[in-house]
Amino acid sequence: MKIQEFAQRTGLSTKTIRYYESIGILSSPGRAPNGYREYGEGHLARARFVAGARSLDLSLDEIREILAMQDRREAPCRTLLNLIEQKANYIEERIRLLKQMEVDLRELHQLGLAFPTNDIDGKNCICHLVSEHSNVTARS
Amino acid sequence: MKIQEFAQRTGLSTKTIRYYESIGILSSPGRAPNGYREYGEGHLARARFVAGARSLDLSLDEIREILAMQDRREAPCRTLLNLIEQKANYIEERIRLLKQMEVDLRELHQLGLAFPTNDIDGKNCICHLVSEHSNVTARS
DNA sequence: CTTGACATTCCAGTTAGAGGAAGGTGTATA
DNA sequence: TATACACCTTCCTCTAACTGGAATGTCAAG
Repeated sequence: MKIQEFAQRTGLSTKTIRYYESIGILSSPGRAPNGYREYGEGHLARARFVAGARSLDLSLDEIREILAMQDRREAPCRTLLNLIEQKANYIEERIRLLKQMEVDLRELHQLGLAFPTNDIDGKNCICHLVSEHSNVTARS
Repeated sequence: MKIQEFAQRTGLSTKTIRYYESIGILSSPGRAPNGYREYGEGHLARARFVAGARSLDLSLDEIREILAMQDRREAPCRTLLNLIEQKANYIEERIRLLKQMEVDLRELHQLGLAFPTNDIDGKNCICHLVSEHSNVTARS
């Protein structure tokens, strides 16, 4: 199959497929006489694995490492499992931070509504609150 | 004051301060005879505003726009208020997505624990589950 | 014969800085 | 005086994971 069908069947874009090939995440497929890339069914598995791992937010470096283990005929399951747990913990922390940020933003918004919106000097409006915000977060 | 004290009093790093100056977010301060940047008290407000806005995850482009309004003697409060609300909504959505991702990762991890960790072909281990994940998320 | 959809390569741009090299300045100490 | 040390300067490169676009080639249909 040509690259566009391959893209549809893996969920990657053609741009992304060529990019992954260029950095060695995907291996180079054969070429048709006209120079077009020719993919077989066998190419699907690896590309789908990469797509799945990316959708789980694993980095290309992490993915590269897993693939390298497979290529060396080592079972990467344990490594992958650990990676997934780490990533879950990392995301949990990110969520915590984002929640705090959302609270901050909503509070600031509420406060801002109570202030005039034509204060050019910013002494008595939300701009002032924003300036103070870095101190607040620096302290916490 | 020199750049390091300025950095301490604004919460920015010296690298960041020079970078902001280079892209026009902060204006160029005067120079001492030896070429060192010399900041006055007056420079603090703008830099603190930028630091606060960045800690609220506003982009430099968004900040640049707000600052430009101030420079034109327009009150940016309404714009800033809208920006803050937009950002809060955006973060809310991001949190939703990350939560889903964390759930996916934890589920996958649990499932993976039940599988052998020495399956080199990946037919019967977590690698297989990862490959399927892109389909799952593509469908939802 | 031309239109349109595909394919190719390669270059540049995105965000918000961080890291580091190479070199100048200012002060305290041995 | 020498030197150690902290600080300052500019300039260049690097990051992640692509995306957009230019210039060009290929193939089938009308």
